[in-house]
Amino acid sequence: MAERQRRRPGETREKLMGAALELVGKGRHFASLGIREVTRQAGVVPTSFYRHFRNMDDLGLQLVDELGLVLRRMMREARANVLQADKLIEESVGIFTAHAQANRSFFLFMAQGLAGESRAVQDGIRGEMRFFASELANDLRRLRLVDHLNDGDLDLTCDLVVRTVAFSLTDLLSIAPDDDYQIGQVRQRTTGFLQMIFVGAAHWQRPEA
Amino acid sequence: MAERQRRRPGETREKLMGAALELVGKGRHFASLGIREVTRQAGVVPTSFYRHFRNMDDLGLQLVDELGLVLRRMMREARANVLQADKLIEESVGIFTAHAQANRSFFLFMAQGLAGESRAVQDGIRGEMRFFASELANDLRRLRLVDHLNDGDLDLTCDLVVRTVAFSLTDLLSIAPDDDYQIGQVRQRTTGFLQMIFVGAAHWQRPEA
DNA sequence: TGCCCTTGTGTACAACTGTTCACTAATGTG
DNA sequence: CACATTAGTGAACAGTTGTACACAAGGGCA
Repeated sequence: MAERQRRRPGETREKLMGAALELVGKGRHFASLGIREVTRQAGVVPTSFYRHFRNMDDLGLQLVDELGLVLRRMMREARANVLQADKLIEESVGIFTAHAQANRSFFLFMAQGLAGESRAVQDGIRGEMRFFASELANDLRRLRLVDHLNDGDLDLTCDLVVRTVAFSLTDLLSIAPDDDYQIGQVRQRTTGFLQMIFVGAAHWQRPEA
Repeated sequence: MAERQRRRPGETREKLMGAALELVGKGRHFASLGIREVTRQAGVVPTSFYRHFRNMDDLGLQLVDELGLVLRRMMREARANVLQADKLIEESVGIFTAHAQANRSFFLFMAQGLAGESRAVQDGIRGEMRFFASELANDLRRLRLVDHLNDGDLDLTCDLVVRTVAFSLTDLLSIAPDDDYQIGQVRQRTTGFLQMIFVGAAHWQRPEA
């Protein structure tokens, strides 16, 4: 029998999730991945898969959890670096695109999952987006930038912002990772979208009943 | 040998495309469909597939073409029914949700394809969205609703509108087709998004150089 | 020390996959 | 009418798939 590999606990699990992400990063769609394919990529025997996941959907769900961590890191960095309201949008978009580049596979997985075939993964990603939007709402309140909006309208605004950014993801991920010119284009366009949304929010008045 | 089925020309081709759509409509992801699976669903022998398509990507591309027709029908109806600028947004969103319901599988396919695994399909759908946005820009110009926007800013606005509506698609398609309450919610929220965007566009002024 | 539990391995199997091939029925063209 | 083209069929292939099973190595705990 081949030498059993010494592994620290949980290593194979990480390898399997990483392998799935790698395949996604190579252009494959998560829904089309198979157990054997993933274990092969991870350098592990197919049976090992079942020690950690019940099926591919299960693995997808656990990836969503990790995705949550990535998003939280991103938010923390944004909060630390975006101090004055002045260049708020530009800087936020910059941080976002930087993270999207650095964690390309993760964000690819997220973009795929939004219309994916596992309902659970879909809901998980939607949940992450909701959380993101509510955090954004908190920040805007704290910066006193939206005092004229009631909670419902602020929620609407933040939801729209998050959706717009998420959609930009599909633009960003469909271009080569090193095509700086096009990345700049996407960043600029996304900034324009957000500016327009915030202009709308600034002039928003509750539609009379 | 089994009785050869009499078919009108192109019928099998349509059946295969329809079968793929049916499977997508049942919750499967297009990227995970196989040739045998599709032919089985279509009630056709696997070899027949190759008479009409080179592979699944090819079938996907041809579906994108048909998707274009669906979108154009929708635009025509919108143009015919949305006459005064008054309830423009509400009515347009209504028409959109109605078409999304009526052609559920088609729009599911579209939502999946945006982050799908075939680059060609992805580009095709993107192209349809661009076309849609440019038509929208024409209409807004014709209705003289955006005289203060230059072409670039109008394009930005329309792009944002189309993206927002496309994203709403994923909301719409993730709820049961007969859940009228939730459909109403999505429609209302989408209307809110668009109103906010148009408020932004109305108060937009060219960012000084 | 002995024992259980978790994790990784190898083998096995039936089912399914994409694709090729040779054959045949119908259709259109001269 | 003859003939070329198109479109559907069935059998066959080698390779891959998900999953089950029995077994073994190592770690933690009494």
